Amino acid sequence: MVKLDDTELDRTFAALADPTRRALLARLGSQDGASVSELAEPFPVSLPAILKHLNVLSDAGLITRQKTGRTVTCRLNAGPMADAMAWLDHYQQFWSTRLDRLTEFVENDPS
Amino acid sequence: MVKLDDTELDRTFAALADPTRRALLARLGSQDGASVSELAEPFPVSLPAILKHLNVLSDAGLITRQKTGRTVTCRLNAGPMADAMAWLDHYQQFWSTRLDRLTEFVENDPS
DNA sequence: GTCTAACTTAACCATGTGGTTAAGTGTATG
DNA sequence: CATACACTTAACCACATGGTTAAGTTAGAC
Repeated sequence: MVKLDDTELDRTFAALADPTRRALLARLGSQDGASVSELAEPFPVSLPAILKHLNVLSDAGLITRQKTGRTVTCRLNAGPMADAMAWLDHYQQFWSTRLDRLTEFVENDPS
Repeated sequence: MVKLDDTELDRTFAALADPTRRALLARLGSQDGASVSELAEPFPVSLPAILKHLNVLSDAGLITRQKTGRTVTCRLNAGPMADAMAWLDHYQQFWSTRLDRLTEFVENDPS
């Protein structure tokens, strides 16, 4: 939410541009912490392929990896998404006034 | 805002992953309609390079192009951004400090 | 008709991406 | 200690991306 370095936005959007990576993030959103092999299991691709995706997500700062013993636990780090969302937010005026009440709620929230 | 076709999200996020393209969108956000050469002028790259970027933006549905005479007017079409934002919205709980009241709002929402 | 401006397409190049298989590095476990 | 497990790295491949220069359309201007 802090440094709006452009290359960071680049990496964030690029990381989100792949369905496998979005699925990985979704998994980490619904389950707090998962091992690499656990994450890879549902996908029909090799483990190294998933590793590469995880590296992209790490480089974008969207996940963190913590090694304990021989297993590595991945966790969601949604911070960069907030920056992406903030960027998109500037264009909300262009997709017609009514947005879902959820966003409205957040933005009108006085705290 | 309707069809959450994954390949569409792919293209949207991919299109947003380039600073030149985000700058083009920013320009079209502050100025309603601009010709191709007008858009290309501020950038230190060749016109065909900008053309390619505009094609990516068109393919992602983020701009429309309308030919009048020999000039082509580009206009912002923010619709796909709304989809991207909706996707990101699911993760707001992971960075929002207002997590509790937000989830509360969603869960108690009678609709 | 000719010229020129506005845009597009073509051909090429370097680099990045998403996948593979095979080999390497640690860390439990028997 | 040997072996297997969890993850990583290496080497390779096909294809996409972002850039270039050069050539091709098409529509006004002279």
